[in-house]
Amino acid sequence: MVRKTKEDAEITRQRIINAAREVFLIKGVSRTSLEQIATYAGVTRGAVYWHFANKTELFHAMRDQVFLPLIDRMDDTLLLNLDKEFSPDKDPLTRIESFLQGTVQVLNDHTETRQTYEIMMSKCEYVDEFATVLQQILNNCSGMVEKLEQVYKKASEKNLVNPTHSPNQLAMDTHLFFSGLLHLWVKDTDGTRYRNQAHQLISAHINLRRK
Amino acid sequence: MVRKTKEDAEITRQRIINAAREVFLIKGVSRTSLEQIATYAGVTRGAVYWHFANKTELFHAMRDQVFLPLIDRMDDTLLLNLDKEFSPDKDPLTRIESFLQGTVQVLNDHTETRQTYEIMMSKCEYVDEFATVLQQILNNCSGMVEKLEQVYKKASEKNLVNPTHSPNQLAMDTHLFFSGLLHLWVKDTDGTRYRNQAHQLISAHINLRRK
DNA sequence: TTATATACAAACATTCATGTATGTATATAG
DNA sequence: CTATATACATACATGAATGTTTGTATATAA
Repeated sequence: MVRKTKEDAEITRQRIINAAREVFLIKGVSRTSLEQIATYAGVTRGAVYWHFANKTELFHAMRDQVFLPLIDRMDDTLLLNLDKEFSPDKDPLTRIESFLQGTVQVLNDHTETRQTYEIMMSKCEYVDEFATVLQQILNNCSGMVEKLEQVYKKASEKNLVNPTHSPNQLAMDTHLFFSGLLHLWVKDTDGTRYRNQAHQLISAHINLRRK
Repeated sequence: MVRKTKEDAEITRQRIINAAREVFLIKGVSRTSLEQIATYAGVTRGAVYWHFANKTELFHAMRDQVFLPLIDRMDDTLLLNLDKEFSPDKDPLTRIESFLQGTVQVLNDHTETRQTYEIMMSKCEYVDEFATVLQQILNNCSGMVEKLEQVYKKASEKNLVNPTHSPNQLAMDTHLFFSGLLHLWVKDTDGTRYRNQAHQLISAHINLRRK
């Protein structure tokens, strides 16, 4: 019983990706064999090698599936209609806070995103072919800082923040804060240290810069 | 030519640890074989297995060698003589800043510490036996937050910070900021994004809470 | 001085993951 | 309706890492 229809094949492909995510999370990327992934997905290694050249490509497919939408969301939430005076947001600082809270909310609600984050932050090694992923992450960070800086600039123009701190400083500080929060959030699997109070931590961080 | 003196053996042990650090950094922990480590150290796997039960124990030995001193340093820099009115520090906020700057300075100056940090943050997978390391890290974080909180409390008593923010909030925010900074600092191997401006980032972070 | 434990090197056995090659049933194009 | 490309499963060949065992020269204790 082979040679499924094109839609069947796509389903198989997706099941392999899902299986990879689950096994990566438990065993780590390196210790996970394609055999284990295939078994978990209910197929053989033949199917895996048909859809993906190797583990690295499978890893990238899994990653892109959650990170590309996430980058889009960043643009939308942070910058969309920022310049319109009648934008629905109360103020730029609230916009930043909403973005941060929303991101954490996505991690809370969306299992696949949460698992992928966890894998990328503590269950894979950034060496050889994976080293490029690190550069992509750093690039994304730069993009985020730029966007934050724009919003903080808007907040500064509206006289909402202390003018002694430059928008770039504020953006970097928020970026580093959030980067640390996400790292610890995913590691805090029992939720007692960061996950259960992420909301307040973000609020406090934003309030710290309100005038 | 075997059966060295006890001091010779200790030298061999240390060379194996150093070799492990170097190879871990390049190949990642999982992809590093004990054969590679042995070769790099100029010995055979026999020597490695004599000094360490397996790769995990070797990893822990390497880790402890830099992290145990680091924890001591944290106690000294943050809390030592905190209560003495005639302490040499200008003020508690400066003490925190010095601690953060000093930690970055250690990473800058001390190759072994920097390499170990880099390995632990992006070249190893926290699964199975390594999962316990994650818990230790989280515990260390809790310890750091407690200490920061004590110093911020002191700063609050001295009326140096805005009283609307609790010492705990400030401590958590600083902890998350610094956690993010360290993560990105080690990943920024070319130094263009974080390493070359870590000093200013820390200053700005502290200034953000000065009254 | 001798016996023993030490500090390794060298050899062995086993497991396991990878990549590729081959087989095959069937959807689909012509 | 037939030929071919598709979507896998199965089989094979290879390499590499691990843990253990054995060998051995020598520091050291008695």
